[in-house]
Amino acid sequence: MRLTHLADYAVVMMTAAARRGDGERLSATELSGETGVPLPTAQKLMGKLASAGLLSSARGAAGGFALARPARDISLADIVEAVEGPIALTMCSDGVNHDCVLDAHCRVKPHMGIVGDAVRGALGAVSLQSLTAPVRPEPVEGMPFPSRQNQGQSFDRLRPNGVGVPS
Amino acid sequence: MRLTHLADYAVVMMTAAARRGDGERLSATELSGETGVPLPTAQKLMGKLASAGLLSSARGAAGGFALARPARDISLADIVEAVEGPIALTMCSDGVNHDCVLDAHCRVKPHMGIVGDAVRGALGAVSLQSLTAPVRPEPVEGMPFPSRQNQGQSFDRLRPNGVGVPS
DNA sequence: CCTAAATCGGACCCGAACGGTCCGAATTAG
DNA sequence: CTAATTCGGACCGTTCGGGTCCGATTTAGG
Repeated sequence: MRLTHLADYAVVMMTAAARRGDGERLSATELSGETGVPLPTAQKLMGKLASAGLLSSARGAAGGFALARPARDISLADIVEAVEGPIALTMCSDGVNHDCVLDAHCRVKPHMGIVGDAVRGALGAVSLQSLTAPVRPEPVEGMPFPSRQNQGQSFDRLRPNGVGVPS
Repeated sequence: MRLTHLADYAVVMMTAAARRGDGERLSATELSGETGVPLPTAQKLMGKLASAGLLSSARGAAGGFALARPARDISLADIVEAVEGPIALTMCSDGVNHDCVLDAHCRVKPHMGIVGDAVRGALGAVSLQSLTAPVRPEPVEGMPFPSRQNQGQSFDRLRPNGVGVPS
């Protein structure tokens, strides 16, 4: 339940790009030097992001990349799905790859679709705009950084309704 | 952004166990035959779940496993964390493994903690009790199975506040 | 009390996908 | 027209997940 390194790098790079001007065009080399992501990996990632429609690429001597949309209209879910495919908890519910061993008597599949939508909503609710903010003064609402390193405790009723992601 | 096969298997097996009686004790072999999970994998998973405190193990001839708590007090987050470690989107924010390459000038790290809490809340809001329900008559509320196979579209403002997971 | 069956628990091995690197093709400034 | 700088795709190594096996432990039955 954690996103891959590539997705993490993509988020960092997109954030760095969003911190620049809106239509400003900047190269993969520049972003690599600024974020610390290895250059070839950065190129690969920006290629994927461009083919996904999040970045507009321009080739040539003074080419480079730029955000295809305003930072407010790009969400974390967009970036994650662009890099590591559709967000579906189980491969039973992603449209392809119907080679699940359980298959026949699996009474959980329909519920997984709902949970996947919930996670996607949680990631879709946070935009690049909110990520560019340098630091958040008040955490969220009396819940600074809860529940780390408890390996198997209960999280039930942690948040009865909704998750409370900042807009 | 998808959980591993082991976590998926664990959810299926826990659901199958919850569909039985509360204190009923049942062996790994039985659960394997019922769910379709390979037996050795089932043993391994149940061992992990037992050491995490979700199952109570009893060795011996008539031994087996049983739910350590009522199905209502076990959430998806519990199972996932028991199998594949703490739920943290980036390894920057899981307490250990501080070997991130970006490290120094990473302005995204604090936000990731919040997003991780959001995902954890989404998974913690759904309990085993709700997964044992055979089928849900009405999907959620006018949102049956939205947004599949759109590779890079916008998910912004998908759900303005909260995610709407059934209790 | 002893035997035997069935179980849990840990150690080993294989495979696939992620992650990283490289080089070629295309395009535009000079 | 030349050349510099860039994007785009193809290749390979490595780590982690996934599967299998065998030994240690415990309890029911004789």
